[in-house]
Amino acid sequence: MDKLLKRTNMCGEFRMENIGQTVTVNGWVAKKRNLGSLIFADIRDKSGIVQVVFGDGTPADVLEKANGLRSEYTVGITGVVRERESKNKDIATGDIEIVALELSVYAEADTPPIYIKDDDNVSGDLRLKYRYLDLRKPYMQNILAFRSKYYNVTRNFFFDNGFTEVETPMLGKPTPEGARDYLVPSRVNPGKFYALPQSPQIFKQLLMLGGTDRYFQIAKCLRDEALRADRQPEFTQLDIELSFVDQEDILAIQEAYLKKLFKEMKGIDIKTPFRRMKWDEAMNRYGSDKPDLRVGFELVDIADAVEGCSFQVFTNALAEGGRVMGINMNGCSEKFSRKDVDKMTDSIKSFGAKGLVWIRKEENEIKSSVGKFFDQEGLQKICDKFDAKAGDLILIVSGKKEVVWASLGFLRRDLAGKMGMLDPNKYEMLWVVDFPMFEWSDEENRFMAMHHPFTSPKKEDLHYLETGELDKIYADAYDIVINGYEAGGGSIRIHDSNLQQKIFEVLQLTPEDIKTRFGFFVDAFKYGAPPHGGLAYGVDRLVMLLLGSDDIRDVIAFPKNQSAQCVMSEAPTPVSDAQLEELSIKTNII
RNA sequence: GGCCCGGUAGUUCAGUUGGUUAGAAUGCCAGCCUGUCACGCUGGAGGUCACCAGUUCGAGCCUGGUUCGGGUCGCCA
Repeated sequence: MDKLLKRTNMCGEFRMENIGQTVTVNGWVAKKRNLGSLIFADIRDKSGIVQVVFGDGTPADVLEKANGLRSEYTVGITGVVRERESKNKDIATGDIEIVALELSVYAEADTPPIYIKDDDNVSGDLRLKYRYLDLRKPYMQNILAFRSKYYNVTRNFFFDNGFTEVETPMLGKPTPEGARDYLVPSRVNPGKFYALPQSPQIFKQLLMLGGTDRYFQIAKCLRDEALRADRQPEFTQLDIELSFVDQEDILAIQEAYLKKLFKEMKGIDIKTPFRRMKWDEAMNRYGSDKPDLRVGFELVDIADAVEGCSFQVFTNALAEGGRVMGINMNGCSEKFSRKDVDKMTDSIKSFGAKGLVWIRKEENEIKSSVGKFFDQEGLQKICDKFDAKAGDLILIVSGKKEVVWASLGFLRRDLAGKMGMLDPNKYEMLWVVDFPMFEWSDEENRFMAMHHPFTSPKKEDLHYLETGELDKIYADAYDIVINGYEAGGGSIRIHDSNLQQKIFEVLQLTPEDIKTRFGFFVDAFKYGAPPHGGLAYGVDRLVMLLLGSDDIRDVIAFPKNQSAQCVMSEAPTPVSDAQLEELSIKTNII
């Protein structure tokens, strides 16, 4: 190997004031342009790119050596900074170049299997397989630096506000219910298993019982669930818990945190306090518990306008306790063709919708897919519900309320996105509050905790516990929603063991269940529990949001693919029989 | 687990109604070139058309299955 030339500057930091200096850079050959006896090479490190010129002052042997440079060779170059004859406005260092005097080649490189530039247009699979090459892109290095800064801003904020950062265990107790655990066999306890944490929930509450008062942690969480574009099997939470507080205290400090975060990360001033909306209102107006408030297109219930109509799909839906609701895509009639509407119909079928009714309001006529069932007067009555004007397109879905909400909630945001109405530089913050405490599970044939069973029901709803009207009970639970993303969520916790006992009972947990699963936790509340509550942010999603990315893999250095595999290392893999035997495990894979 | 989309050169893609030797761009290699910055010019190499089976005189193209990748619904207390 050639000798190491000690770096004096990072590639991306050269400016006019460096002219005349003798400098040394280290990095990768990003590009070589050979003009014969004059060679240009772009040298890249994590800070950016600088142009090095060989020739016109470069010793002959160095020029000869530069001729052998290829993409992604690692090199050290010493030379003199000078002003360029013709400047390149596209790069930060475009005013200058380095005239090479000395060249060390540290390592040669095969032709890389992916292009190493930001607009590479390479499939995600290859990028993950050669992640170490992918990470060389300035774009990726910027993301790593951005995320690092996020951690720094976050730690500073919470430390300054009296929070203690505490690490909770990675090896915990398996939880039979809910999301699937990653299990870890214990060699020294044959036949027994730990679970990797899905969240530090139990431990952070125990920290409150332990007197920590204000805790935060940037915690790795793991769930063996199906993946999505915004979901990874291992992800990071910013986990927060406070004692002797109510919901107002928690929301206030989170608003202060997010305000500081957006200011320092984006230079954006966001207004506090944030808007608030009850869960019921969010569902009825936007069809979603995480509405994107950058656009309107609110849902409108048109039951009274179609009552008794001859279109049986509507009347049946109402008779079965469902909804007939729609959205008015104001002025969009011409933007969406009949074919577009057909595509919309297909897209909402995945939510269980049977169909989509459209109404186009024109100057002198109202057209509709259900024109056979309504005269102009009837259609006008529906249009009035939407304050429809000429050029408006109304989309109506009927059926079970969950289906109607999901379908219209999807359409309003999807169509707004297609029309370019979702400004990525605009941030609409929203607290969704007063979530239902329970939701019915058809699968389990019982009520389940919507958030988790340690969430505090609203005081004024407690009497419904006695009457068994569980669907009328709301909780002191809240989500922070930013541009239609659930950035975080939390709740006030139950700190009264009698109430906790009652909640377990209505969730139909037997005393044995409670004891084996939460025994130590329930016991802890016997010894003086502070009122407490908290919140957890999805750090990966939050960083995505701040960056304007829509792929969670962008913000994780070494992500898994959709099958939860690492395509680089090929994890997970089978293990040897000897290893299994040592762990007292048998598999039944054939 | 369901549904949808995709797999062709190192990479990104095109490939007509099933018909001769599967193309383009870029990258790579070689030669020429002193102001390039998507350098240019000339030439060259590079293919198990994901895999298996079927239909056919003939399959990159049609059919069935498998597999891999992506998106999505269920799921994610």
